[in-house]
Amino acid sequence: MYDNGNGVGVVSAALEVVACCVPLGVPVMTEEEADATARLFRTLGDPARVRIVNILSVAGGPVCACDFYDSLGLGQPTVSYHLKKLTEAGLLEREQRGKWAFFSLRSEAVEKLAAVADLQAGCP
Amino acid sequence: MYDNGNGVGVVSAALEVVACCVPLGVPVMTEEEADATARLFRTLGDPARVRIVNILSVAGGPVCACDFYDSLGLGQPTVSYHLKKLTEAGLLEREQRGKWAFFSLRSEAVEKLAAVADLQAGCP
DNA sequence: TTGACATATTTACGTATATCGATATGATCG
DNA sequence: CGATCATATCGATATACGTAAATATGTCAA
Repeated sequence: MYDNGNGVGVVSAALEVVACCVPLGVPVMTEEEADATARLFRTLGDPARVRIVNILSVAGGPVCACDFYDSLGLGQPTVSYHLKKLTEAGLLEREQRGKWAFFSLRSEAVEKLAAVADLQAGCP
Repeated sequence: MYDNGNGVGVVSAALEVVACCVPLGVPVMTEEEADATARLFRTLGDPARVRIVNILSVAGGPVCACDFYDSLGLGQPTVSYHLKKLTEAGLLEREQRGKWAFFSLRSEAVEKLAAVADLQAGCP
């Protein structure tokens, strides 16, 4: 595996969480899938992270980490902590621009999240 | 407010969580909405509760509390605890049948969950 | 390379949560 | 009513989590 510059670590983390979880209505769910699915939901189970995702969604593109301090009313280390959680879960993508870090929603993760939460998917 | 026999307590709890949360992509999100939305996700942020929802989804109807002990590999008090969490969040409906308690997914909650997790809702 | 600035990590701490054993509540049947 | 069975609650405990202060890492400009 080579480094394509888009962050190998981030991609492998995504494989561990977002990629491993399954729709809630899946016919048969393994223990590992239940764990991964729960981890995805737990990642979104904090008001600060919900707001981060909302802000990124509304922005429609990359947002600087520094822009979250005021909007969230949280300190820099705390925001960094939440951004890392979201990124590790595979929901966010990190991009270095000069000395600033920009974050954006990963479209694959967005699609997966909707699929995971859709309980009526396979219903008649 | 009168008791229609479907459990007033459950309905008011639903109003407090499922009903109060908003889609992640909503243009403007209040602090209370972020809290409620995070609480909904946190409710699904446990493997046992994910499996309960999955089992109920596959079953397609009410399931007895006692049927979860073996499938989850958890003790009766713990299962009762998780069922209460899900019910309080407005995701489940409790129904007394003789001395047994049956639980089922609330269709409104199922729809709301899908809407909340759908980030592409208002996108072009 | 050094200084300045942005972000990440470490450390510490209080709170929330999941689990279990023991017990209480509630429902049915004799 | 009293016995029995199912579920809920309580008490205790161990772990996970969110937050901030202090510090480290990393990036650019001069």
